Parts: sequence; structure tokens; C-alpha cells
Amino acid sequence: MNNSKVKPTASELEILNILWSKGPSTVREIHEVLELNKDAGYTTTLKLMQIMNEKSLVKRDETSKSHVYSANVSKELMQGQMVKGMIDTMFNGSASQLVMQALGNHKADAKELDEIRKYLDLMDKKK
Amino acid sequence: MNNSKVKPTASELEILNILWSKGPSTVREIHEVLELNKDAGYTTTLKLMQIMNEKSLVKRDETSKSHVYSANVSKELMQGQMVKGMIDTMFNGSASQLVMQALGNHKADAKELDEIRKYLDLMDKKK
DNA sequence: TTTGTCTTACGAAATAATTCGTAGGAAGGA
DNA sequence: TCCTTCCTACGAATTATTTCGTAAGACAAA
Repeated sequence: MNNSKVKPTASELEILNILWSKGPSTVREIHEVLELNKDAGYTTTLKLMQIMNEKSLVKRDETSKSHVYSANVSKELMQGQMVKGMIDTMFNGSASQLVMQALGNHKADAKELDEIRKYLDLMDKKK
Repeated sequence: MNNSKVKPTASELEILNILWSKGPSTVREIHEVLELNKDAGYTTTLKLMQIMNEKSLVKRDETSKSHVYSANVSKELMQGQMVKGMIDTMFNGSASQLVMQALGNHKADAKELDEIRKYLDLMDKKK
């Protein structure tokens, strides 16, 4: 039940991303997706997922012969952790600095900008 | 002169941060700052900075006995790289998703929100 | 000059992360 | 049953990162 502050490595994050988008999956299924972008052996993927299980990043259902893994941390939580880490180490603790950097370099389209504006208004009203 | 896409490790990033805020410094000076937060030997810091020099993350002036190091990548560039990496790996390529996550969890104060709004307007006008 | 202090360079140990080979068991078809 | 295929577990090799011990030179004070 200990779960706070686990930092996934880059490889682990790739796997989590697949689990978040596909939902519960076997090692084989995950591996097939990974293979599209990089090449690694099947047992490499397996091992990685076993380690993630030990770390409680994922949980697994051992009912059937092929274990079924699912993410044990939410994408939102992990996003939050990572954004916070980034703000702390690279933006002197200022969320808005990060926001401006993000907007500056990756021109969101008009629709996106609008969403953000709405979001800002929403936050104002909450006060 | 090859410099694109160097990824600093966590330790290297700590050093870069110090260089960015203090400007050109000797190993001794950097080490003294690092010591405030963690404990590591002097030669550890030295080695790290030598490696960073090889990677061209920093450059050094060997004129005096104590070499003087300075950052060889701008903070803004590195912030950009890292934000981009984050957007790509964790936010499906959407900058605004990251922005909202950042705003959601780290309530920027009213003044900050205002800055962001101004920034958004600015971007609109640019179009 | 001799000694103590500070510096760099170098190599290698310690630790962390990734990769893979091999063994053994389950399941299905011939 | 016997063979082939697929699965897990495990241990160890490989690679990356961090840490530090030691040597050698510069320099200044005694």
C-alpha cells in the first residue's frame, strides 16, 4: 500500500502511457506496441513490467496464464507530479513561468487558447 | 560544435541551475552551493563538471589555475526542450493540456493569472 | 627549501537502469 | 503421448550515472 512519490523511469513511463490509453493489457500486448517504435526483446518488456509491479506502479491479475497488467497510478496524478517537479527544478517554483514557456514555444491554436482563457476565468470565479 | 539535443541528467541540471543564477563559477564555488542541500565530495562535483564540459553543456576558461565554468546552453533553451519533452510524452502533444494541469494544481495567484491573460492576448494579436 | 593547501586529471568502484539468455511449466494439436 | 509454442521467473550481462581515492603540479607561507 505504499505508493507515494514513485518516480517512473523513462522506459516505465512509456509502458504506463500504453496502459493508460489501452487499459489493462498483457505483456504481449504492451510489447507489440513498444515494438512499433523501438526494438527490444520480449523478456525485456516482461522484466520491466515485473519491476513496475514490485514498485506498485502497476498491478496485475494473475488469474489467467498470461497475467493482465493495469496502471496503478492515474495519469493525472503522474502528470501533476511531473509538472510539479519541473516547476520546482526549472521554473523557480512559478507555475505561470512554465505556462508562458509552454505557450511561447508551442503555439496552441486559437481554440486551445480559448479553452485556456475559459479556464483562467473559471479560476478567478472560484476565489 | 555539436550541441543539439543533449539531455542533462538530474545532477547536471542542478549544476546548470547554479551556473544560470550565479554566472561563471569555479568548481569550488559550485560545490559550496551544492553542499547546502546534499553531501557529496569535492571531486564528485569536479568530475561532473568535467563530464559536462565534454558534453558541451558548459564551457570553461582555463586561464587561471582554478578553471572558471559557465553554462553553454541557455536556461530558456533547456526549459523549452524539457517542456517539449513533457508535452510529447505526457500530454499527447497538447501544450494547453499541460498548461491547464499546471494551473490546476499550483494555484498561481491573481497577479500571475493576469500576466498569463496578457500573454494570451498578446499571442492573439500576433496572428 | 620544505611543508601544507588547493587544484586538476584519471581511473575505478558503487549504484541504477536496461537488456537478454535460459530454464521450467502450461496448453493445444498432431 | 510428444512436440511446438507461449508464458513467467530469475539471474546475470551491459550500459549509464554517480561517487570517490589517489597522484601530480602550482603556489604561498614558514
